[in-house]
Amino acid sequence: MPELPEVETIVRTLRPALVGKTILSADLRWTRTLAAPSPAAFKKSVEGQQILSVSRRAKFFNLRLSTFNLLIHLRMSGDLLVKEGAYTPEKHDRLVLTLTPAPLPQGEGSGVLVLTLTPLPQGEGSGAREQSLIFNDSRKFGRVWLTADPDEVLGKLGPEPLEDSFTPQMLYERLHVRRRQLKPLLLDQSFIAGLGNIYTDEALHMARLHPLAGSDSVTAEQAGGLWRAVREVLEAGIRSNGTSIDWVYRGGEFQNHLRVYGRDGQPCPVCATKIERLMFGQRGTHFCPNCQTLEGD
DNA sequence: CATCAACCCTGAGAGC
DNA sequence: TGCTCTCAGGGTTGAT
Repeated sequence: MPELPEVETIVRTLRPALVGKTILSADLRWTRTLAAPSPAAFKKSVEGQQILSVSRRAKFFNLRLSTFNLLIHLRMSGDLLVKEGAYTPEKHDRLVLTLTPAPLPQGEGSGVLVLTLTPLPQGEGSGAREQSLIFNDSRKFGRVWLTADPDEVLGKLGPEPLEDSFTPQMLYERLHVRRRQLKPLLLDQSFIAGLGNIYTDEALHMARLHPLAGSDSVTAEQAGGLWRAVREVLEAGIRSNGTSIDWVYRGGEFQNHLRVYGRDGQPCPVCATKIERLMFGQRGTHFCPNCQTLEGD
């Protein structure tokens, strides 16, 4: 499911449920889900950590903890969800973090004494309601990192396209530093961070640029159009809570606004020419052969 | 550098 | 119903 708008949607949904909670225990149900550190070190380090903030960098979740950062990438089929009550295993659950509603009393190891004056929320029975943060991932491509230095994982990412620091001039210059085809270049997370197959095809159509055009052939004016298209497509995707195309991700509705992705054989919304689809690099690419020409108009 | 194939995995849908 | 084949919102690695 994961492109920038889908990850952003999940971050906004989970943030209020997670911030302030403390991780009581970790259940790693598929070892290779954990990229680093070792399972034993992970369990030891993550237990007792409080979740201070929940944010996004490109397609990564970043949970800032008391002394570590928990980074999560959903890759192709991952999902993150919070469930109330006692955990019951579901198919494809790979990592389960049990959460407490408040910091653990007497922080062991940290030497921090926590005094809780507010009573715990009323739950069923004696204690507060238990919660679990669940990473579910059928294809097992998703990865989790626990690190003191998030730059070890995020350091090579390119600019964040929705931030003010990402400008048309920056895009133009970066396009001309390298000589590559536009489609694979936009998918390269060290060039721009957050675009995936859907939003790249949509942005190129909006900017009227051919997916195979050389990056160094793009004029300053075209780069400005691409800059605008990237931001418009990502912002529209976020407003729609992402794109729901198959069983992997549900809840978004941007699939109803797609111009080219998955629409091969159907008319281009601009000129009614049939949308074409071609494969390269194992990725389907959708474009309008009339609107998006290689030589410019 | 740029390009490409192989690989990591499971499941859905099409065609037979 | 069941088999085979292709494809999937991603990214890394190693060869050329």
